[in-house]
Amino acid sequence: MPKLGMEPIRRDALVNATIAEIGAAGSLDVTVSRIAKRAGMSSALAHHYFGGKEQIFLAAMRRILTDFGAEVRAELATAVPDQRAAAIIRASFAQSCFAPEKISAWMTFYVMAQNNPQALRLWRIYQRRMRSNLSHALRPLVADAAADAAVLAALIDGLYLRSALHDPETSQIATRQALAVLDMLLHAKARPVQ
Amino acid sequence: MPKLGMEPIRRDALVNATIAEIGAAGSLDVTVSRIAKRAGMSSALAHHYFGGKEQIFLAAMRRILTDFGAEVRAELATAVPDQRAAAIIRASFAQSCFAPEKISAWMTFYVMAQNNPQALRLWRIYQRRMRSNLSHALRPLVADAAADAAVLAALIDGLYLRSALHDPETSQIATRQALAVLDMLLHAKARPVQ
Amino acid sequence: MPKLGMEPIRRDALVNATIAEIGAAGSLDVTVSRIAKRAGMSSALAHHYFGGKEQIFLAAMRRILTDFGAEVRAELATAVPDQRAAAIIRASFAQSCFAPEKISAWMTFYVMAQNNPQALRLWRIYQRRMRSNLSHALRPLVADAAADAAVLAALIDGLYLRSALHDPETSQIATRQALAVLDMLLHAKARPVQ
Amino acid sequence: MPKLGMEPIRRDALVNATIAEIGAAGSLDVTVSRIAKRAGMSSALAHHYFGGKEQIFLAAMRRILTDFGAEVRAELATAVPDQRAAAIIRASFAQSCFAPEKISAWMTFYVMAQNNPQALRLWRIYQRRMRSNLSHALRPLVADAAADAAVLAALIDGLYLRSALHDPETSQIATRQALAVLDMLLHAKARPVQ
DNA sequence: AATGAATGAGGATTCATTCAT
DNA sequence: GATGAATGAATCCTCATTCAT
Repeated sequence: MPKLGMEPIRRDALVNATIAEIGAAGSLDVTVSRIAKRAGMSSALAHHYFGGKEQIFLAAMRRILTDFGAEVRAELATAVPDQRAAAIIRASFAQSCFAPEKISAWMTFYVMAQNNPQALRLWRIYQRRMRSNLSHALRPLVADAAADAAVLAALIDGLYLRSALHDPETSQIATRQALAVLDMLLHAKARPVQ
Repeated sequence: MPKLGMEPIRRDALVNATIAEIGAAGSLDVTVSRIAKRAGMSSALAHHYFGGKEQIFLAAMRRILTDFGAEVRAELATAVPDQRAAAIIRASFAQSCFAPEKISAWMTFYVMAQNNPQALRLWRIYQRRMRSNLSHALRPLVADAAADAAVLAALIDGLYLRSALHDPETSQIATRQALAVLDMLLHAKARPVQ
Repeated sequence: MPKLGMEPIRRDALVNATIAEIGAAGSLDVTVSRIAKRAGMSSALAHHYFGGKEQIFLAAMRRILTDFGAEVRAELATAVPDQRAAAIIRASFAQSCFAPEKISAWMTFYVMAQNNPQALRLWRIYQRRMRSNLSHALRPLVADAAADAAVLAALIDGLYLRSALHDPETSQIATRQALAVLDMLLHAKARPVQ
Repeated sequence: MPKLGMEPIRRDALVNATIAEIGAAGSLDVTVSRIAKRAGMSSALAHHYFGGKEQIFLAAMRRILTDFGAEVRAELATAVPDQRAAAIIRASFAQSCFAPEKISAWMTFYVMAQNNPQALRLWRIYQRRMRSNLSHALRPLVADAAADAAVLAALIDGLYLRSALHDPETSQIATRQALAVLDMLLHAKARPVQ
């Protein structure tokens, strides 16, 4: 039997290794060689599969985003209708999001998005999905769901940033803060948002 | 006696050049040589005055933070007491903050803070000042000024991040969104924040 | 499958080139680039195989020491028992030892041994072997072979130093001087050495 | 009063600082700036007085040699005639010779002498003086004073080298070994040296 | 006399990437 | 599919040295 279907396995190993190495290094200052070695292959093969370092990192980021999306969907699946927005917030500040490698990846991602169109596109997709999820969740409960979703999404990002730079413990505080604002939005009668 | 007092002039030129080059490159992927050349001197002199690339960037970031602090103070000076929080928000989303070089610098700064203690310290100082300013402004108006300040500060960062990655035009929207949340905080009667 | 087994070939070429370049320059003030170029490869490859300049030099010194050891063994193999010490002396002042590159390498080696633990270890190994060889050779002939070996070893180093700084011609004189002291040691009846 | 006669003072300070820095660094890898700073002046002034780094080091070496010469003369002055050679040996292994900065300076000196004519000349002067002193001391006591002086001088250098690379404690052993060889030379009846 | 200012030149090292096998 | 081999290009940093004042 020839080695069939090695490609997906290799790509997978590379993505995992990338995330792990970013975590270990605290930034994208990781050599392709290290990543490849951790993934158990030569750096040449890594290039063969991905074409270049940026593509490897992008694939890793795609995975992080996908995983996060799955977590959100899982939370959403079990949430009662009027707790759906809260569920999204909880997922956003879950421990898994504050793993050092995730934090470093996110920061790197933001920098990259300044220059790399693919990274920017990826970020926009994440944004849209986030807003869409929140919008859906808020639709039955508030007057202008889209506007409130935008605010909450931004707040989540901002709180994440802070929690990431302080110690991860503060993620619980961040959760409470975001939930409080959510609560406020839900009970505000008339708001001049946007 | 030799030529005297060049140091502050050179440091200044270097800081300016650094910010400009970061803007042009979109990241910290700028050589010390380029920065020095733009500042009209040799890279050796740049090293002489700052000791290394990171120190140069840190000095640039310090300048950005200082300038921002001055803008905030200026806005604060002319604001009527119960508009002080709004003034801070407006300063945060002023056009000057969305200059491409500022955005790139901020993103780089966040990445750097993951690993560089000096950068982290600098960021914490910025944070504290921001929160302190907001807290002062809110003290007479709300029950728990510290908590609301934390939320607003995070929201500002989050909105900035988004605006930065969308086109800067959205800064106006960001301003309105932040002001709306501020308004809400001011009129909320009882909130379970924190 | 890739080209294989280049490593030993490259390392070898690099070691040869290092010795040659040191000879040409008269000291270790040789760039890795020059060495690599002489060895027919890029400096990057040199670093790849050795890790750094010091390691390259250490490898070169190891080779010099190994070659010298081989010469000593060869002389020893053909010497009649009571001429073994003389054989070692002759090997020590052989023309091959006074090649300019060898001399420069030795001098550099001594300096390096002041600071570099690996170099110091290497030197100690050389020392021990030298003394051990002399000791063995003298054992049947003198009362305190170890002491006399130490004296002879030091004398050899000292005479080498001088010959190296005068012109290499003096190596013959050095040989005679060392043999004379050897002779004296062999005929001394009672000595208060050590 | 203008600053009169600063030159000798400055030169002196520089020479002291050079020796001290070499000791601290373990080699000649010392910047002129550091030396100058330790001597309490600018590096520009150091260049002004000496012309360049090599000259500074040469001056330092000259001082080391001069000091050593003085020590030898002092020992010689108090020694009874037939102990003069022993006195020279003792001076050569005095503690002052094994100060780390002296050792490092000597090693560096040997390397330098490979390429630098001035250094070589200086070394030759040291050699000649050493041999001359020993020769004088041995003249009344042995048949071929010049030959024995050469052997002793070489032995001293060789033993110094070893002691320097082992710990300085061994200087006492070195002294005894050299004295033993001296003793042997003094009592040997017929020797075929040279 | 003395120095801050300034630099040219260089040098070790790193790494993404390519290629022959 | 897979990799050891190989490198070009870049970058930070260092330092002896010069010069205007």
